[in-house]
Amino acid sequence: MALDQDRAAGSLYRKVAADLREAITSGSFGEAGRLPAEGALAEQYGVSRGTVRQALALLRADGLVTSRRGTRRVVLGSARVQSFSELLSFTHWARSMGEEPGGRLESLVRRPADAAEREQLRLEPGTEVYVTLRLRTLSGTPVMVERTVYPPRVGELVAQLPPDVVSHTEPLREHGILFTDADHTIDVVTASADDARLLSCRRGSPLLREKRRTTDPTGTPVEWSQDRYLPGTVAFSIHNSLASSALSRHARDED
Amino acid sequence: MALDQDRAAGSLYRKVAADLREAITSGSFGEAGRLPAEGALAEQYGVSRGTVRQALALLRADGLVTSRRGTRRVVLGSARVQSFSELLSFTHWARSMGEEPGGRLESLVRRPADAAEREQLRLEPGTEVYVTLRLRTLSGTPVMVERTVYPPRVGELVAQLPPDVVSHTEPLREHGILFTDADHTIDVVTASADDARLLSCRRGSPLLREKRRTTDPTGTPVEWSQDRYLPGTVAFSIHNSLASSALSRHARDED
DNA sequence: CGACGGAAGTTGGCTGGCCAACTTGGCCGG
DNA sequence: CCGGCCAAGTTGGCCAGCCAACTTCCGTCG
Repeated sequence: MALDQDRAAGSLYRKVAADLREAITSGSFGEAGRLPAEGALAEQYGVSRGTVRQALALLRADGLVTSRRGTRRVVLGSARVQSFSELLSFTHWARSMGEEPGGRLESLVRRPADAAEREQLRLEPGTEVYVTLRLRTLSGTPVMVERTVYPPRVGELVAQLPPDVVSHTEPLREHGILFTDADHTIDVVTASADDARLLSCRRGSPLLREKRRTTDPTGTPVEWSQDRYLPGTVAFSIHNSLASSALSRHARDED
Repeated sequence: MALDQDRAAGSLYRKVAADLREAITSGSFGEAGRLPAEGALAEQYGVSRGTVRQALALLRADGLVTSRRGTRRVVLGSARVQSFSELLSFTHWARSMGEEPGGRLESLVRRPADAAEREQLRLEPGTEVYVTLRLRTLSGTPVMVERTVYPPRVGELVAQLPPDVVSHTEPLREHGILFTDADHTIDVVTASADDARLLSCRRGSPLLREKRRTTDPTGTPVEWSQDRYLPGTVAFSIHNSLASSALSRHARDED
């Protein structure tokens, strides 16, 4: 079996991984079945065993397969959204669920960074930051309030975007601002007066909060954000194993 | 520089990773400094470049360093708890924070699995499961209610444990029950009457919920659990990058 | 019939080497 | 003085091979 066209960008092992991912998801190896041996896959794809192992490491990190020395790999689950871009971008996430994302800029101010902001964005004292407050909607209904602090270099670009632009990350990428690494913290807070007004809930009612600090490949912080979701609209899901872990966000439907 | 003693179990690349992790955390390369080249590290540790790359992949997944083709790696953050075991075991997590974990078994019943439980634990209709309800404490104060469903093979062992045993996962491991992969879902729920009584909060007050399904290396589910935390006691933190992601749990202190 | 032992199969780990893609910084020319 | 080009340095990716550790299964022996 050959690797057709360009099922995944660039590297060979990504193509192999994509192909295997699809095979697993479509049930080619059975529900809890076993994968072919690494050597067999290597021959099948016409690549070295090392390349196959790189591909399998990706699937392992996504929780699709287990692996244990001595036995063939076992299919664990199937079909997981690609985690990173979906977690980072509200817009991307919403679209992948078939919902129509919306956003309304409530305020955008420019002011000196306070101590906490300087710490998070690694800025010199006196540096000015851009602070946005946005209400995010899913097919018209408000679900989230987003407070984001940008360093000057990024904020200047954000300030020039039209106020009704849906996605922020996409236009930023075109200006050379790359989002590659993020730290997230998830907890519960109570709604402030502003939150309550925007989300149409009672003041003090619980909200699911995600704090996020994003950096580019050089380690420079590009964003510090605090998102507050109405309960029942989202849940965060993570797979982890002794080897690695992967995160995604999804809508709440089941219980 | 040689790799002293047994800083990490088994494999060479883990030892190198552990050593580098410590060096980064102790600030040997500066706050946002750059790491030595892979080749230099390989020579330093007396291993091949491939092994160094395996080690660096671990640090990358933990969000300690970035990497980009063409330039040296950059130190991103520092000091992250080892995610998997800490997320899985309340006991392990509590101890790593210097708190004294406690637990009290409220109830343990054996009954036929319902449809949802059969689905999660992949059981045949009519199979019996063991269901536990435990109150978890941190240095004496209640923080979490844990409802766990075990398949028969595991439940039989759990039922034989003394009711005041602190850790469940440790004795299970000694009986050959291995926890290697887990899927987590995090959201917000309101406290039931039971929750409220055990956690000394009002009924209907918000709780941070973590649902968890754990499997062993063969893909067999060994546990399905639902933990409900009092707000302000924990937060979940995740690092993710274009390459991979890592998860941990930590106490809430800052804001 | 059951327990034990060994062989075959499989993954984990490590080496050494090679080339491509990319970044950075310095040199040189306009 | 600025801009572009070029070379060195660095990471990404791939290959071929080797051995160790572990699991599974089958055949043999008691």
